[in-house]
Amino acid sequence: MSSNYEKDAKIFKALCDEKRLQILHLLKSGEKCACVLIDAMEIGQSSLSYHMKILCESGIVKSRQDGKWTHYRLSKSGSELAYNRLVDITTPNTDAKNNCC
Amino acid sequence: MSSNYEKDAKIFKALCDEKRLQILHLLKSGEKCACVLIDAMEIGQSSLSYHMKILCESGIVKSRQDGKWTHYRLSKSGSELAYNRLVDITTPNTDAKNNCC
DNA sequence: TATTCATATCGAAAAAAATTGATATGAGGT
DNA sequence: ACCTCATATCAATTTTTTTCGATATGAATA
Repeated sequence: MSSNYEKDAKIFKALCDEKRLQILHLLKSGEKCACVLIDAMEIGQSSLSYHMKILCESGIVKSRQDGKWTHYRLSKSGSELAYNRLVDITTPNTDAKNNCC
Repeated sequence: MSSNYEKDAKIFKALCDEKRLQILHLLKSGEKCACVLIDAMEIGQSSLSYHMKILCESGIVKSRQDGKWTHYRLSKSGSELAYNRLVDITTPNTDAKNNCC
């Protein structure tokens, strides 16, 4: 169930950078294409593309191709997975509370 | 309500590193002192201290001083704040879905 | 109060992430 | 087929994070 640290790290990496949080905030109001995000963010095109890749790999954002445009949106299932992982990671075990020293 | 990106980034920074996820996993079974974590982790003492600082600053972990030992444990309130922030960050607005292009 | 032990902090080095400018890819329009 | 536009990818650089060894701090014990 737990202990795939690499995959979990990937999920939360999406959320530990201010620029990516800002992008997520923009996506709250609905799907946006890359060009709109670039304008809103004051960020280079390749830099945005880099951040979008990290966001998509986390599962929290999904992309959709429409001709030459790429549209990005929040993913409900990805967000729910993130939430479930967060709860799992931070919930103490019910059983033995082994202490030390 | 939202848009304190710096604070949010700090919360999720705790969760985007494999070593810190491993530490959190160890804390699931109950409070542990630094010495125990160092042994369990195969990590240098100063390196553990560095990670514990990040974990504590996120609010997800709390520390307790007991003589010369420092004990660390999962914080329920810190974890709940993280859940709330995650939900807020990843929930679309109910209102206008402004699109583009 | 001198010594020892646990942990924090510091400065330097190493490693990883982010930014930049250039180029590549691939879809549409001419 | 060619050109343009939107985005992805690449290589180099800059910035940030992490690690390491050394030293500092502060509590307990002799």
